[in-house]
Amino acid sequence: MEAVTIKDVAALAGVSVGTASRVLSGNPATSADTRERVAAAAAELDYQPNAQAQALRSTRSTSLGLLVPDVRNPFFADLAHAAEQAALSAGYVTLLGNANEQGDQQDRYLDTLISRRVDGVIVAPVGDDGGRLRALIERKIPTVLVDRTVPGLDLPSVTTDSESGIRQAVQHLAELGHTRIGYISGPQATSTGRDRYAAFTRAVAEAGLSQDPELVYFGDYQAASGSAGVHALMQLASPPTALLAADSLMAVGAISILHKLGMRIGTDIALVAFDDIEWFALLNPALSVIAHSVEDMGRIAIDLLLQVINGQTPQSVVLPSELIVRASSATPITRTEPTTQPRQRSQQ
Amino acid sequence: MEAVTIKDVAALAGVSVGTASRVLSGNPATSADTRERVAAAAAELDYQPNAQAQALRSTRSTSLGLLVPDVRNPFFADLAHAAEQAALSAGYVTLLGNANEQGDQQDRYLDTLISRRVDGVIVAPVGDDGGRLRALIERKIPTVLVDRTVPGLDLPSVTTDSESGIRQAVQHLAELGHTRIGYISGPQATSTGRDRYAAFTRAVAEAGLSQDPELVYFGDYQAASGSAGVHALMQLASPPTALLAADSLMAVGAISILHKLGMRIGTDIALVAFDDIEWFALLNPALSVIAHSVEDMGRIAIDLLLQVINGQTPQSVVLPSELIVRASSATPITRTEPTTQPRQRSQQ
DNA sequence: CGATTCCATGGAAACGATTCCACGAGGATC
DNA sequence: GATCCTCGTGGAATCGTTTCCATGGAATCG
Repeated sequence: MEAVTIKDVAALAGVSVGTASRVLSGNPATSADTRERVAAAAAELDYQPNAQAQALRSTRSTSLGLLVPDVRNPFFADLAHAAEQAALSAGYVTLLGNANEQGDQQDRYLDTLISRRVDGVIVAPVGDDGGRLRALIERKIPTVLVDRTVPGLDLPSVTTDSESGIRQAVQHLAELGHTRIGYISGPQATSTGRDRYAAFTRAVAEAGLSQDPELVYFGDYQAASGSAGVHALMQLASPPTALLAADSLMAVGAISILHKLGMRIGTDIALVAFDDIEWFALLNPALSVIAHSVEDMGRIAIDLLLQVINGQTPQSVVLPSELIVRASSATPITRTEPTTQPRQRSQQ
Repeated sequence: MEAVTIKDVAALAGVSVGTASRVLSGNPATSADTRERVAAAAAELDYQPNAQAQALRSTRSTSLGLLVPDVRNPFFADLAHAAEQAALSAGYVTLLGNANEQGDQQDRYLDTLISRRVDGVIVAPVGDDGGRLRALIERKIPTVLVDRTVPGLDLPSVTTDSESGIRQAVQHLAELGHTRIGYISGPQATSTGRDRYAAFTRAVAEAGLSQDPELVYFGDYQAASGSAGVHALMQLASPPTALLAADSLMAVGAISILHKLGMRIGTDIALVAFDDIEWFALLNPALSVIAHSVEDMGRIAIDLLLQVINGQTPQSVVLPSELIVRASSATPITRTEPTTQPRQRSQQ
């Protein structure tokens, strides 16, 4: 509306707009006297530069895009928080977009980010085909993938090495006496879904446990599929005695239905979840998790992105994962009282 | 970089930039023939308009700012999601900012939003003094408050009527036989903190329960203060038999320390939390909550904001709250075995 | 058939900042 | 004391779009 522009500041300070601009952008070619007058005028008028005009002229918007599959997923909420804070301290604002686990919504946001000429983009990609991500690459817009990768797209990324954590979890369960571990997998259309599934099958083979394919349920990283997975696995002729869920939301779904089934987590069945969500430690029993630092992931993603923006070509980073044992998988298996199960089940 | 501009589109279509602009912005004063040629050229070049230039010229940025105290708080994550989706379907992108519960960080973001010339702002304010919110008002930038209000700022808002839910909760607990209800309050520097505290004291008085001021602990809406509150309340000579936490994070803190103290929620002590977080239903025992629709809150906030943008002056909206009873407060009080408490406590 | 209206179009100004170029004054150098 | 630099400054071009104004051809009317 009646916004105050640099012209007003210049007029009040009695200098030209060029000079005012120089002072305000810290250009040293200014005298102490004018510097002071311009600064005073800007403060007096509560001048806020028009970021759009700046961006248009200087082709730098000092803003980044961050696209996540779902903010309501605590893992991505934490990631968004971490990335946003890191970006802020580097002088960038973050435009947060929500793909809602839908490829077309992700594409729509990517186009918006292109239009807004963000200086760089961090994406936890939803689909497996790249979609409009290719438009970013064509335009040479600095882009970093986070958490997930996309086959065929050569972009720097920050991901987690699922292998180590999953191997630890399987070994841990094996040591407790479990031989049939149910695996609630992520979708095979995501890199993390594939990686973790592969890691699980390898770990199970190495530990000499049952490789029965029926013990694997393929979910979609949403809570409902965690419930469905438990439901399916528990109806097997020989159901698993331990469960491993490939992400936090599916673990939530699993917990929910286990309660309904009247199965006590930690005693009737062991449960381990991928993703270390703060809340998991508060459950009763506390949940064993495969932890990876989402804090680091966000920070490093921003770091890589800033490198790309500066014209460098950084190496991708793979973060470690590690098992944290809590009560949900602490009890050695006891085959003494399978009688409780039918009773409890009837509660449902 | 080598971005394609409307000039390129116009050249390829063999028209002037003015005409190209008219076609692309849906101006009817164009012939079917040129419309087609320009559209084809734009598609051919994968043209994405420069949003900054558009905003600069048209003084509309089709973007909104959303400022929340903390994205990691599931309540605000849900709010952000709801608002973002509603904004998106109205054709606006949302710039999400995180105040981190700090007034200065909120102010910094507000200045950024002013600079970026967003068309409107939705704020869940952090402090009690308004801070740079006043700058928004001076500039007549459409602004809507959500969840919390600020005394002395006359802005449309969407808030929750805490009164009804809290009254229901207190009556419910009274009916179970509780006479001493501990209240873990929000900070009195927030409107919700004050409102809920006032509602609690009124409800307790009406129900004829103990109004012992020692039963109220003033927290800060963070998990740690929930723990501290429980700790303090349980050390009273005559500790409460039921607890009411004024938000979800403090409830989380309370649950955490109750576990550590070896107190069984729902039997040793009743617990009710404000905010209906999905996860609370999954806890064991499931948590009784005072629910209010964060979905509606986000949607309505956008709705009000769009009205303000269109020059109207909408009425503030107050949403209802309502008690949902679950296992954490389902058991009538039993004064039979206070002996378990010392035993359990020594576990700590 | 000439005058008026209409409509699609081209050209140019404008949005608010940055940045390049030129200029003039003052100081340093010979 | 004349020349050359240096340095601070003003003016103008520029970024990519929208929008206003003028123009010219077609269509309509009397």
